[in-house]
Amino acid sequence: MEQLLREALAAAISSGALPALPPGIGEPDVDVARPPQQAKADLASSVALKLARPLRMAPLAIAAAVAASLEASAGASAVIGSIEVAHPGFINLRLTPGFLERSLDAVRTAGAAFGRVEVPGRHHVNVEFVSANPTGPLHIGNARGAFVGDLLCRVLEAGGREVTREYYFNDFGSQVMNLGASVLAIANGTDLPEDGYRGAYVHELAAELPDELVAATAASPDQATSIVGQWASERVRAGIEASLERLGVTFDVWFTESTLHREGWIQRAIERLQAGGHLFEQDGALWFRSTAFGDDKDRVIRRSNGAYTYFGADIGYVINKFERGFDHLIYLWGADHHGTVARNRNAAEAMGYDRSAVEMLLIAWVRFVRDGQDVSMSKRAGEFITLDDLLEEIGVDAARWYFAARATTSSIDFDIEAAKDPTAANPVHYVRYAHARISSILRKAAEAGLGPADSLDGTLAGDEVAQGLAREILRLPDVVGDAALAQETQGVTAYATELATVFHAFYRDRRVVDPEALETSRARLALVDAARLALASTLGLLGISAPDSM
RNA sequence: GCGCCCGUAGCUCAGUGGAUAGAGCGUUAGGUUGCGGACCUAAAGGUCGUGGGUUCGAGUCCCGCCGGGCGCGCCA
Repeated sequence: MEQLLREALAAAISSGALPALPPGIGEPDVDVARPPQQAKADLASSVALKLARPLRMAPLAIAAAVAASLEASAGASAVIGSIEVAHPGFINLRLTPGFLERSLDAVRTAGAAFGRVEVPGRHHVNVEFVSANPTGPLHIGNARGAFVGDLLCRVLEAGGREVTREYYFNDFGSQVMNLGASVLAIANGTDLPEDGYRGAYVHELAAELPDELVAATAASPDQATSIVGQWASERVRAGIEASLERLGVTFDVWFTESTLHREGWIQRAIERLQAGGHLFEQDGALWFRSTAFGDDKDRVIRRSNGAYTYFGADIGYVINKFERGFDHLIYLWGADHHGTVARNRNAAEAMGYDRSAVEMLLIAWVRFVRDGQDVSMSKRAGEFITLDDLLEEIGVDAARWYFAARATTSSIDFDIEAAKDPTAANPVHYVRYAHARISSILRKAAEAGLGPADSLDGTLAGDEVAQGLAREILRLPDVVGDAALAQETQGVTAYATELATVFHAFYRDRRVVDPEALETSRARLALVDAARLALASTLGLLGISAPDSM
């Protein structure tokens, strides 16, 4: 469609209806957007408004010239039904019923592939998220990052990207030692360390310590904390993986910090930075000159005691990821980590990478509330409520929807009572219900020996209601493309609600299965089947179930 | 003090510089002898925190201020 407009614009210029573009303007931004409802059009463009200044012409005159040229275009006639110029210079287009019919036939041929598109951008994407250290079960503070990360991956994949889901964790640091010491203390009945872990899961771990492990710690007492820590953290990690799977979130790679040390990635990063003259030593520590790239402070990579900082490991990880063939690194971090964004991107740039290929998305805070009261902490256990508890109460579909519908940069109140509402007053179930309703209709028709028509050819003309549903179905690829580019899913949930609404209205106004009109019934079954495909594709994009009955 | 994020309907939130700022919930008033009423229609509800600026056009971009959150380690 943009192509058609661009050609019409070029034709208008070459025919002399419009003056040539002044040099230095470059390709005009030929946008095709969705017009507001009152415009009663399928597509709208504001090219004329944007060209008003460079062409030094009234927007309405430009729009008229482009519209005339579009009207005369042979390629447009089968697609564009009517063209209208609206104040102050919009070009509104309406698609022909024939184009809608052909497009819907293509949708039904594509089946489950409908809604997958190819958007421009970096192709091999690594998305690192959750990355909570395995020292305790995931709690509701991890919920948003887990869902948003997975949603982002799904949207990128639907946009044609190849995505690797990666979980990074610390497997040998002080936190793991602390976990080992805590488990040991409970097992031995001694006092917990000062800042030891004291949740119920620590007691469970202590009770489950295998005999071989107890024997091993007895054989080498100075290694006891480490041995138990390793064992316990692996147990906890496996529990985290199981929790995530219950959310429908699976990872392709579980990456340990120790790998970065063992395989020399941090050393490699240091050499790279050293060669570029980006490092200096001071007070016995090794520093990265982050201020050279606009940071407000320089940053320590290796402490004076010889140990690498977290930042040191981070930059080794950057090299590792790029060496594995990714050309786009996305990190989902809690908003509290925003202070570390600049140094990481600076280091990536200093190592010779394009800083725009290293992207940190900050996930804003969630306040879980019930009747206006904060419920993040469990009163009973005195610790954060676990992710498992939350999911048990509200369900995966509702939780996914809740996070998908909100911008990640906005801190939100998660109303548990609203989210767990199982009725159609809850948008997620309203949409799921639409899918179930269509499935029911198709089922009923099949029982009566009635199947959808092979083609919708010639069935939409004159039926504004059916055309309205068709237009809504056909918006999906644009919605997916926008989502993939924006790396956000709010548009997808909004679309899902609108599609369901349009379908319900269609259902009210048009009887699908009518024994008195078999041909019409078959055509409507085909239309409704396309709607079902669009709903299933949309819900699948969100990781939400599309049931055949509820 | 400096930096980042946020402030939009009673509530929870959308809103790639474009047309009369939207959705869900809640409130109010209606609708069905039919394929799933878990549905549909309509109404009320807004100084887009605030004051300037840029622009043909600003909820959106820039600056100041107010309010809220988070950061500012040789911690992780």
